[in-house]
Amino acid sequence: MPPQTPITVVLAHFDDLLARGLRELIESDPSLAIVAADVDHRRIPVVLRAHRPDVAILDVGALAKMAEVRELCGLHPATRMVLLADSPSMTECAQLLAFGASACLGRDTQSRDVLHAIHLASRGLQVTPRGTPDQRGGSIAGGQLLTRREAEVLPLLQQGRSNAQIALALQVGVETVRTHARNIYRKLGVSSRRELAAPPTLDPEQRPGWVGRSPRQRPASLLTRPRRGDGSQHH
Amino acid sequence: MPPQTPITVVLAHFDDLLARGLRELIESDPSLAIVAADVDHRRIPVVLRAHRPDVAILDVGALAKMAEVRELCGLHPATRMVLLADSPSMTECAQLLAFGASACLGRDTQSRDVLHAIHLASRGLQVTPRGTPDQRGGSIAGGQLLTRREAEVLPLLQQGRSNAQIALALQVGVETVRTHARNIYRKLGVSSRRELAAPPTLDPEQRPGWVGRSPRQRPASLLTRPRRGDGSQHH
DNA sequence: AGCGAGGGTGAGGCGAGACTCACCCTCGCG
DNA sequence: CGCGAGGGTGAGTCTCGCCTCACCCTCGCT
Repeated sequence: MPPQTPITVVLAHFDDLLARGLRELIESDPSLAIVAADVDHRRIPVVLRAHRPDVAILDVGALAKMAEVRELCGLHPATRMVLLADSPSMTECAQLLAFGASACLGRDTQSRDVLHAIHLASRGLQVTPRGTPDQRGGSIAGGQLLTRREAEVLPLLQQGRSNAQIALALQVGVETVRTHARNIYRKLGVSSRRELAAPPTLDPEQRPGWVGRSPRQRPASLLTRPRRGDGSQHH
Repeated sequence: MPPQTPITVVLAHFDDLLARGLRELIESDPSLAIVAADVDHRRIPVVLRAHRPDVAILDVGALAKMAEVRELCGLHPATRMVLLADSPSMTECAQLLAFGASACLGRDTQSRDVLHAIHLASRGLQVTPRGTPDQRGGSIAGGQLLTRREAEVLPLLQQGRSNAQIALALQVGVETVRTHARNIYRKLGVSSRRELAAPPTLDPEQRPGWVGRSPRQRPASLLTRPRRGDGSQHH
């Protein structure tokens, strides 16, 4: 038994060469212990349930829809999710973190930075890559990616703004906002602004506080609805 | 000294995680010997000249223009070039092989297949990935990629067909063919149909046969010009 | 019953890129 | 000199995606 209990890691399936590098990298750190490797994406839920690892390293490209991250994080609040994407954009990373992920790294990340990210993630900190100019919404899973306008609407939806508020802010009609919102929901695999932010956390005996109680009691920052007069100061 | 002289390999610079996997993979094969690794793309010519390796593994994404492969193959006919691309299309692979490369593999290639490809390449054989539907000409270096129509024109240019012949074959005007040809030349970094096929091979004391002799003696399949009445049967 | 959110469909404008062709030039070759 | 190849520019047409808006419906809440 090692001096300190090592950080347990589950490694999803990656391209063979990349997986080789990842495995060898993680094995080179004695404080990390791989409990499962090359896990097929469909078996991820099973493996997480069986091993309850501290950290899971997942492939964004294998996700059918982005919201899968949200489900996984909700079902396994004790496991920190480290996501590897091809060349993630800022909105993509931001959304994945909003869905509950702990880190979102590109495939071009230096290997030592990957190790650091795993350690930070295991302690609950979040890691994002250095700012990508965000050329096109996101190179995201499922082939779908957000357009420029949708990337503008997304954060406003996350903040719980009403369609009318967003329409005002962007100087377009409410119908246009509703169209953008529909497309965003479809592309990300959710069906409401609420699902854009916090994971549901179906396990009541995890995570502190408000969870599982009356839903109208949540911290205002994650809000279900602004309840009149919130961020903007229209008195 | 090993029982058989090992195959010497030069490894270009790759993303850290991928490079780790590649290096570890090649080192696991006792018949392969890495003589240089993580070589910056600009230093490739120098390193090839210094070590004259049997095989060089290069990153297609690092190429400024596709025709660089042609120059390298011409300057180093004794070194077999194995190219790693992100997800190469068929026309892309075909063109790289036409430029003199020995193998064109995707980043998702199984590691054992990479080893096999290195061995085959070292003995002069060519390797291409299994057929990709070729959705959009090529995910090629330099950001430029061929359009569907250009991908149709390219093989005809390689065969040395005249603009008029190509126009006839594609049922368009000669001016259109000339436009496509211009764009192809620009995108691939060459300036004539001749440069689309065989590398120049500036080293006269390499490669079997016709090399360095009177250029009109080459095997007709690689031809410099069709010399009237070649592939097509216009009597 | 009214209101906001969400889902489906479609229509018009607009810009980007692909495709086509045209006209201009130079160069090398027979 | 004519001819083909190559290089530059521009101009039409077409398609496609994005953006915008509109109208239809259901559902849940007050």
